[in-house]
Amino acid sequence: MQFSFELKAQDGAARLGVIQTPRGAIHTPAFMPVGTAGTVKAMLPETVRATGAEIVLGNTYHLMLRPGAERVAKLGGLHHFMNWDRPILTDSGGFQVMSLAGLRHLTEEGVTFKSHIDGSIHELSPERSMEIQRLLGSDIVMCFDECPALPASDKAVAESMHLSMRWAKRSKEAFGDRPGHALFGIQQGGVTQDLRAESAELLREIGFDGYAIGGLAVGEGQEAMFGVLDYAADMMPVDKPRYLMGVGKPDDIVGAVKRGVDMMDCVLPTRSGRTGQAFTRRGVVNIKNARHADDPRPLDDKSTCPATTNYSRAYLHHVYRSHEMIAGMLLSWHNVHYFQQIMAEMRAAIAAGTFATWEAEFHSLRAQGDIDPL
RNA sequence: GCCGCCUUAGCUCAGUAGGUUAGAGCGCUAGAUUGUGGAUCUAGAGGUCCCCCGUUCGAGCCGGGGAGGCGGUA
Repeated sequence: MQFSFELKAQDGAARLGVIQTPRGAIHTPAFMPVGTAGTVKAMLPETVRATGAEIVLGNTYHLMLRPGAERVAKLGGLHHFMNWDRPILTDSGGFQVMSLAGLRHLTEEGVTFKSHIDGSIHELSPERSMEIQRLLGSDIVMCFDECPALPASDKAVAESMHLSMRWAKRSKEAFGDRPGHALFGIQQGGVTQDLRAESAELLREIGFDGYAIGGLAVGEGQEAMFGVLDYAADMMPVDKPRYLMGVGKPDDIVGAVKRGVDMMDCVLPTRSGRTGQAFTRRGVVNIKNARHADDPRPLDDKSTCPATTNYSRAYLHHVYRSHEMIAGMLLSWHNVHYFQQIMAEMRAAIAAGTFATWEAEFHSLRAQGDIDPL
């Protein structure tokens, strides 16, 4: 089976679609839990699946350092290794060029990293990134790009974008022809419309199976990000999936879908879960707060997630404060479930042509805030 | 009974030569977290320096007395 994308319906700019891969379908708009190091942290693969997730992320940078791409390949590939037989999208390592700045040496050829684990020197280039993602067995491969930290000067953003576009071309050549596997290009250009347009045009010339919007949610703020999405999504081919990388909070996700984004990923549901923050339809709940200590109510009485319905706020508060591992497990589960629930609701709303109504209710519920303390 | 050591934030403890508003770690109260370092960062609250008397311009610190704790001993 080939990789394909079919647009099923549209409501305003919001799109309903389905991606077909040999490892299963991905219904869009889709939220992809992040499993950087071969695990969606603190969650079992079957639990991730049960929340409704159809695809997870892996990370080139982290897996190349430990346990090593060649080792994963020898052990049967990432799907088998981590017991997730559905699609996997792997990030190229490009983001770590930014997020681990200080550990890098950047040239036209690629990036030299110093491992944060043991200080050993590693090199990443478009060619090596493609090789690693092939060794991992990734279904959706991301181009090796550079993601500049914002704010940055127009000149710096432009130079970085042009480097990423040259790397995109090399990524495409190195990726080759791999039936059933997809390669996504990554648009850069910061918050500058002309640069975004130029980047999109260069990517279209190369030709990809999907188009990502990179370099957002890196400190520019939601207003600026939505401002970019207002034009950036339309710069991409209509008949290919659009992937907004690294986003976001629930309201970021809803705003992105509204503007025509098909796929997103974010560490927030799991990271926040591990650090005591729960996302609910009435906003954020910080389970660390003392007010939950005697509260026998669930995080959200409308949820169908076992992690939410079977445990009280008081229990979650207790296990978090006691540093018990189950705290991160339950809160991550709750959060991933909530994110997937939003996605399912949005897909249904787009299909029904009621996205605007759904969105109004989404914001209205959040505006109420969390339930009052007992 | 006698001898020694100890008593400073909720806990464990620093506190230099007697000198401005007595500090740290943890804990506590909150906040941040967006292509994940199970990471990290930020802010805040919290004090009868065991008590009393004295010396001194000035005492957590020096002197005397007392209380409490720990250990040793008859």
